Amino acid sequence: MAPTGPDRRPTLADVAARAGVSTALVSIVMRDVPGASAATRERVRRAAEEIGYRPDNRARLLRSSRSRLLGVVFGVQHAFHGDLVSGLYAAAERVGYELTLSAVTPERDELRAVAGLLQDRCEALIILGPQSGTTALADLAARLPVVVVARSVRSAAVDVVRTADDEGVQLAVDHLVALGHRDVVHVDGGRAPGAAERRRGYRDAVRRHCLTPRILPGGLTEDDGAAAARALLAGPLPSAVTVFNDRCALGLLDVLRRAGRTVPGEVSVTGYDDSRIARLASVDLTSVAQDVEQLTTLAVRRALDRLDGVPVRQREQVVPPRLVVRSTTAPPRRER
Amino acid sequence: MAPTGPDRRPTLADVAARAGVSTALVSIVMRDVPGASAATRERVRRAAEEIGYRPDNRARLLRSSRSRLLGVVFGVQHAFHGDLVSGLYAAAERVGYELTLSAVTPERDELRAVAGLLQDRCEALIILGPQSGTTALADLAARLPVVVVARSVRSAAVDVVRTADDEGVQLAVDHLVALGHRDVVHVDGGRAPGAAERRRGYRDAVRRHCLTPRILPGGLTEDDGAAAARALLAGPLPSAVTVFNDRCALGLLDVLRRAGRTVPGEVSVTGYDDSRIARLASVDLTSVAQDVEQLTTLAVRRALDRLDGVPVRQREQVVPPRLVVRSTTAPPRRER
DNA sequence: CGTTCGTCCTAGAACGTTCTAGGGCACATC
DNA sequence: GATGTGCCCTAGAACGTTCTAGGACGAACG
Repeated sequence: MAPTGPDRRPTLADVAARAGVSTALVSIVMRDVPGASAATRERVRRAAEEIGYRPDNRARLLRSSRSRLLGVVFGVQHAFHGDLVSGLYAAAERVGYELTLSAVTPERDELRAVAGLLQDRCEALIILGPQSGTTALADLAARLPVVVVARSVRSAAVDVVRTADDEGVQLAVDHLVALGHRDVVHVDGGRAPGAAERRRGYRDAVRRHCLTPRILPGGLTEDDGAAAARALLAGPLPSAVTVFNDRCALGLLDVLRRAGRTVPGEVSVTGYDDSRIARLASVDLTSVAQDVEQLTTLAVRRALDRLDGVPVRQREQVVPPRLVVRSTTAPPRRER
Repeated sequence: MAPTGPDRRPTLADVAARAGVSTALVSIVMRDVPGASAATRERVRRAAEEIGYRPDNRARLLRSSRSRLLGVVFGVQHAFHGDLVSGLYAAAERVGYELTLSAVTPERDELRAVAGLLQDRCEALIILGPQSGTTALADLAARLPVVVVARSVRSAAVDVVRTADDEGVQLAVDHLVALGHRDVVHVDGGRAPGAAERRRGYRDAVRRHCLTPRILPGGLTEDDGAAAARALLAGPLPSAVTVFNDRCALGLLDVLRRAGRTVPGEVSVTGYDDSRIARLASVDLTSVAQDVEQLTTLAVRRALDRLDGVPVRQREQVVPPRLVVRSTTAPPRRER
């Protein structure tokens, strides 16, 4: 048993004592910066290994003015946020940054999540599809750089990285029209992030093709989609539907099929997000893919640019979406 | 612009200077511990408020020996992990602890996730459904208390909090048999955490009812379920199927219905997890619910008990599951 | 009047790192 | 032989907290 305590975590000083050098030198070796001979480096490494030394992030961050730490706020429910978090980890690692996560849960709101991160010395915040109002985000941005992902924010203070959601739905509509559809309905996402853009994209595309827009209330869950499907079944069926997101599309598909309607036979359906569920062989939903790789890379880069004081040209970076055609869309039936 | 820098984050010293007291006193006020008069308390609070002071977690944790921090490793893809994380936040808060999250992603394995947490001075680790081997977990447990949730581990070193997965499937089988089913097939989860227990529960229950067990390979994704369904369709359909989890059940349901088989008309189906998707009106899947509240509460409590050196009676805590009957199970058709 | 005891407060030392200055020392250069 | 000039290395001061010892002051007690 060590004289200082039963299971005290080993420190730089312990390693230094064992290797017979100063703590500063150990620090140099551990950080892999120049200033130590190969022989000593080896010796220090071995000593550290032997006593199971792990650098203490807290102390490290406390000392160095830059923490190289990015705070990420994400929704624990959102499957798409999971994808984004994955991408962010990779992007952050590439530039030598770490991530601290803070989850938004049904009981833990965004404010709490952000407050947690603020105490952790993050240099910047990346917030995924925030629900907070513009003013709250702007206030936050006065403290530290804030990058919002997958939602647009009307504030000069925060940076935004998002998909061109209007284009996404336009792609879907164009695809459907090219297949021969003339009667395309949109199921809306209400006040969800991105819903307004997608709605606009739908309207523009439909008008461009000289068709009449028709928008049904929807939402972001399967239940919302199911409700929309029931509304749809009440009248004459359109030949195609663009749905706010995949989950909603899934609910809609399910109700349509249970009502005996075939997809894509009687109705073509498109989703949005290209989520794992859309890719499943059994679902195989035509969907609009967001470029996670690019969204996350841009978000991290923008945060760093702000930190480095690089002049930023455009506050909002918009990434083009991509249509992934699968088996829920086909030419309309030759009838009527 | 302040003399010390353009946007330095305010510290205890800044608050102290403004309120005309010592830093120690400010610390006392901020922590809400006795040792300051009401008047000064008020004055310090106001000063802190005015300059927008936020305590620095890093420094705070560095100084105090106990960090009151629990590390949580979770899978960013797993919907159920999301539920558990929510519960953990709540449970930790109740006992005055904070959580630091570390995600496992396709590119970031468990080892990396754990390493990140170890540097963060967590007092204990809570690992959700780990894929790591027993020895790796045991090694880890030599460093600090490790609580594994939702998977059983054959090691005396780590604590386990899990659902009685065998009982869960037994509940499902009993329910089906009570409805009149005599031909119940199980779709397996392979090597996924919990799969072995569920398989065993199925076998036991079926034998108890003097029926013949039949187990089909499955997995944890919708695609696995779809494959199992196709295998099922190749021969005479059983009257009921218990599936490893909800996602797999979903894939199975989809393929069955597309093949024109009605559920629960021709086949009854049960899932496992009672995930959000199972609860959807359009899916409405009979499923086995895990008691998230209790799982997370027990996990946090156990971590704390270990830290406090409370003698622990049973290393493994098993929480009973609950069957949620919905519309995918019904009596078998009166034919044959 | 001297002691004892609270209450409120402060000085200064931790905590485990990194960073800034600089100290030796060998080797090359004048 | 003096002077640079590298390269290794170290002492000691940060970083922003919390914690340990008290100090000052008034009130209560002998």
